[in-house]
Order: sequence, then structure tokens, then C-alpha cells
Amino acid sequence: MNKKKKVTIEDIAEEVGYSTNTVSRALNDKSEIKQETKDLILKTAEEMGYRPNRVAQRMRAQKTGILGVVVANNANPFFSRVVKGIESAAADRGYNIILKDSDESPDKEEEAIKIMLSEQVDGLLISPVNSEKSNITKISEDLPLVSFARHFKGLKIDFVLIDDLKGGYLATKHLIENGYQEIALLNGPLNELSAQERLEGYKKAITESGGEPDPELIYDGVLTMDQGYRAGKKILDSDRTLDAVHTFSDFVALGFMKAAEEASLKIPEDIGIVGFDDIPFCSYSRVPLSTVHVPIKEIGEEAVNILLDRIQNQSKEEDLETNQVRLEPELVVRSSSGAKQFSET
Amino acid sequence: MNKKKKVTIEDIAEEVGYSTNTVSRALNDKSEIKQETKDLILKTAEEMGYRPNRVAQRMRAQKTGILGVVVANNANPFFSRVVKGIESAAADRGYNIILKDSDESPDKEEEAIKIMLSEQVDGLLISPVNSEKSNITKISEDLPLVSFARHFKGLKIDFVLIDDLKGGYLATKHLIENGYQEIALLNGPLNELSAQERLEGYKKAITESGGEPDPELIYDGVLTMDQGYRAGKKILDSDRTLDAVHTFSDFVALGFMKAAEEASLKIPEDIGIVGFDDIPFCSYSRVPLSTVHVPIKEIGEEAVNILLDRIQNQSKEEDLETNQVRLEPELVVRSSSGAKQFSET
DNA sequence: TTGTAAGCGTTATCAT
DNA sequence: ATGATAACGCTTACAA
Repeated sequence: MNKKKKVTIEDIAEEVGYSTNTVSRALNDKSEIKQETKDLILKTAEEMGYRPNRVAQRMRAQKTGILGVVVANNANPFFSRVVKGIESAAADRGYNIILKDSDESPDKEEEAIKIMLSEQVDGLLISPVNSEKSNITKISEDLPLVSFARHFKGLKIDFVLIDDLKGGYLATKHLIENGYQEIALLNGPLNELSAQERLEGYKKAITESGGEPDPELIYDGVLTMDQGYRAGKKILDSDRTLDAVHTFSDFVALGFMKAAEEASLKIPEDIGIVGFDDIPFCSYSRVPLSTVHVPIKEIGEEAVNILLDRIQNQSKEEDLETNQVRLEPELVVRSSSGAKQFSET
Repeated sequence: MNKKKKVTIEDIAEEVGYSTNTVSRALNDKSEIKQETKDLILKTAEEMGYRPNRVAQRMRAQKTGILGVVVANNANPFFSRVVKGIESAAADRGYNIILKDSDESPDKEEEAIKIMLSEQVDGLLISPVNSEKSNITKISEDLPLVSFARHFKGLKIDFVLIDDLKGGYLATKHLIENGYQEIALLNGPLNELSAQERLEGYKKAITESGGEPDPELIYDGVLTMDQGYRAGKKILDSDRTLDAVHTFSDFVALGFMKAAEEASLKIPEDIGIVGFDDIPFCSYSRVPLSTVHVPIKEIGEEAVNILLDRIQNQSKEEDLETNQVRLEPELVVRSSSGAKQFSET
């Protein structure tokens, strides 16, 4: 029993005594064909275990039905859920996805994009590592491209992301309203636009309340749980006082929370914490984490929709305006914030 | 500026005045070619922005360089990290992956497999939803196939998974040794072999200690955080006494933990909890979660290695033995277990 | 209603 | 060292 069994349209043709053409017509349910022959062919194909060869179909169609997905880090639950949303939305519309993980590395990202190009993907979905990518414009001229969760700074490229400014604003304002006064920001890497906007939101909330942002309370490049933990250790160990923190992600918040507890700080009495993303674990952390909820699934779905629209309108006059969507974040108050006003007014 | 710019080997041939053949040779760095022409061709290709068309290459090579990955649920951090491991290991060896999420649905899984077949993937990696899949043997005759994290019951199909029996045993034994006496098992769906083995390990530990497994303490089909929470509610609300629980996943444990705290139970004094998987959040839950650590990354890597070995040896006499690997789990004691002996002896 | 033949982009074989 | 040609499996004009 050898492993070579790939049944082709020709094998079927031979079997039933019709031409490959007729077989193809039957398989694709074309009109001009006798019901009888069609039935026979379909039955035979089934029996022989025929599966259409997508590679060959592609070769003809000059379309692959594949969407390339370059994710920054699939080990991050936020991204893995977006990916799931993408896969599901794509599948609903008959597309498959090729997944590459850039692992937050610009080099791997570039390599991944090249591969996607070679793969002839019909479109590309990407959560860029670096928002200042000069050559991406060129690529997007040839290939429908939508960035998700992050985007390219100042470029006319479709994206779906969270209104980060609003997110940062909401979180900070919430902390202020609850009496916290020295609010730190553990921001992400500033080369990411989302981090830049988060910072703006943070500043806006503080300024609006009559305060003034204190540069010493602003940290950037804190991305992982571990980094959050270590940053927490360092900050809480220094003589810099603070009574609240807003972080770039729930991960970071969780890490910080651990550091805070190790420093014997009470949450939320001594220190308020507000994260970002609303991953499922927020309700299950040591102290349930207040955070900014983000419609993760929708990010993937929207991104796929926009991309497929663009793919399907590719042939028309290309006057499609750039489609830049910002989904609304929402504050979710749990226990890690909001008690300051009672304990200290 | 139209979006049609796909440069082919023929375009290059025309440009440099050589045949497509020569261009191909230059591109593939074949020996029989003048250095001079090669340089010219390479330079021209670069300038024209040529990218090899993988679809066409595949058509010729009758190999795709693609591995199909059917994951049970990419929103589950355990799986998403395995997927990351797979993608990374595959990329290292020059393979791309097509990802499909079966969403724990047998129907979607079947559909996904069909698609992979059509995609002509060189091999298939799958975490099966249902371990009793009769037609998978047929498929594995045509297509190199390795299951990961889960496997097909009694079939001669390669797999990489955790020694679940040992995992269940380790966790239960640990609880027993720490003085817990009524240990419940919140098991996964019993149609999964891993759940069956987990149960065996649980029973083995109890029997070994001179006890007898109590069917009333064994629950199955508890898979998600939410289900863990609701199961916890129900169990703790009943008059059935218990002082410890071992769960099918950390998720379930986290859900159960929440229910336990809502029932004002002290962890680990009143109730001990041991999860499974060791997802990164274990250290960050309300009470740091004891669990059974699983070498996640290695699962993906091993699976890819085995699969590629099989792919590369496909042509040889197919006397390769089935390669069934069980990676060793390891007990990780945190705070949610192990104090019973002190508080109650 | 069915068959013939061309072509998608690439590479391998066989000439030259 | 280079070129012509065939072939991979499929779909689609065009013929019959």
C-alpha cells in the first residue's frame, strides 16, 4: 500500500470514459451537462476519494483564496484571539490563512512579508512590529493590506484598531475620579503608535483635571508580564511615590500587581491598577483587575471584511478611500481601582 | 498605477534577453551558468521586484512546503503557544503553515481536514477533537500526519503528547501527601484519551495510598474557565464534602478557585487546588496555582520534527515505526495546595 | 451535451 | 553555457 493516491480529474475521466473537461464541469456544477453523466461523475469522484487540487486551481485562477496573517506574537492571548477571529471570519467567506509569527522582530516580519508575497496570498493582514515601515507603502500598492491592532504611522493604509487615545484617557480619568493623584503610566514601546496615543490619552485626562503630567511617572517599553513585574519592583523600590498605575496591557498590570503585593501594598487602597485589553484572566487575578475592554473578536472580523472588500474591488477604478476603523474601548471597573477615594479621600 | 505588477521569470528573461530557463538557473543558483549572466539576471530580478511564484513552484514540484495545522482552539493559551511552537519550528525548516481552528467541533474539524487535503499540504498536524475518528487512518495512509496534545485512540498514528496518566497521578499524589482526603477530579470530556488517562492517574494515586476512588467525586466534561466556575458553584453548594480538587486545565482551576472564594473557602486551608498545563497566569491568580507543568513549546517542536522526518522518508520503504512520544509533565507547587497538613494534619 | 486544446509560472530533461 | 520543450492539474474558450 503506497502513499501515492492523489486522484486527479484525469483519473476520474478515464474511469467514467468522459473527457477531463466534462468531469470538471460536473464537479463545478456547470449548467451544460446531462444530469445523468453529472451524477455518475460525482459518484465516481466520491468513490475514488477525489479532492480538488487547490494548487492547480490557483495556478489557473491566478487567485489563491489565501490570506496572509503576520501576527506579532501568537503566544499573547490578545493576539491569539484576534487570530482566531480572523481565521473564523476568513473561513466563513471561503478563505484560508497562512500564519506567520514575527515574534516582535522586524527582521522576522520582513521575512514573513516576503514569504506571503511569494505565496501569492490574495491579501495581507498584519499587526506590525514597527509602525514606521517605509517600504510597506510599496507593498500595499501591489497587495491589498490591512493592519490590525496596530498600524503604520501616517500612511494611507487600511487598519482596524482600538481607539487607544480614548482607552488611555478613560483609564486615567477613572483613576483620577477615584482620588488617585500620582498616576504612573507603564506604556508600551513608543515606536508603536498605539503607545503614543495611549500616552496622549493619559496626558489629556491629567491635564483636563487641572493636573500636569509628570515625566518621571511615565515609563515606556514595558510589554510583558515579566517586564511589568520587574518594572513594578524597580519603581516601588525607588523613592518615587505613586498611588496608581495604568498599564499598556493586562499582562503588564498582572506583573505589576505581583510586585505591588510583594511590596505589601494593598490594592486598591494603597495603589490602584488599571490594565488594558480585558483578557479573560482579569477576573481571576489576585485582585480582579480593572481594565479597558477591547472588542477583540471584532478586530479580526472587521479586518477581514475590509480586506476582502478591497480584494473584491481590486479590479475596479481604485478610488476606494482608505478604510481606517477605530473600535471603541470600554472601561471595566473591577476591584483593582476605585477605592482610593474612600480610604484617603 | 495599477495593482498588477506580478513579475514573472519570463518578464526577466525578456528584459535580459535570455531564456526563462537560464533565468531559472540563475535564480536557483545552479552550477552550469556563467557568473556574468547570473549576476546580471540576479540584479535585474531584484530591480524588477521579482518574487518567485510559490504556487507555480508547487505545481511543478508536487510538494507545497506547507504544513496543515488543525488546532482545537487557538483562543486557549495552551494551544496558541503550541501553535507558536509549531510555526516557529516549521519556519526554521523552511515550511509554512496553514492554520484552521476546529473550535472543538467535529464537523469543523472534518471540514478543516478536507481543506488541508485540497491544499495539498505536505503533512498534517492536528489536535483532534474526538479521539475516536475512524476515517483518520485512511487519511494518514495518504498524508503524513502527527497529532499533538491529543491523540487517536488505539490507532497507529504518530503523536506527541503529555504523559497524562503521570500528570494526573502526580497531582493527586501531591494532594494526598499534603493531607487532603476527599479529592475531586474535574476532568475533561471522556471521549478524549487524555481525560481517560488523567482519570487513570488519579485513581492510581488514590489506590496506591490505600484509598478508594469515589465516583461521586469524579466529574467530566469540564473544560473552560466558566465551566470550572459553574461546576465549582454547584459542587460546593451541594452537601457533598470535599477538601481538594484536581482539574483538567489551569483554566478550570481558575474558575473553580473563584467559586471557592465566593463560598468563603480558604485556599489552600479549606480546599486544595491543583491545575494542569502551567499557563503563565498561574503565578498571577488570586492564589498562585499549583499545577502540572507541561513543556508546551517542545510539543510543537517535537511534532514538527516527527512530521518532517516522515515527510522526508515518505519515498523510502515505509517501514518507519509509529513515533509516539509522551513528554514528561512536572509538578509545580505554588500556594493553592499543600497547606492542608498544617491546618488540619 | 461533450471534446480539444491552450495556458497559468516554474523547473527538469534533453538538445545544441 | 544556453535554449526549446514538456509537464504539474485544472478551467475555459472554442469546436464539434
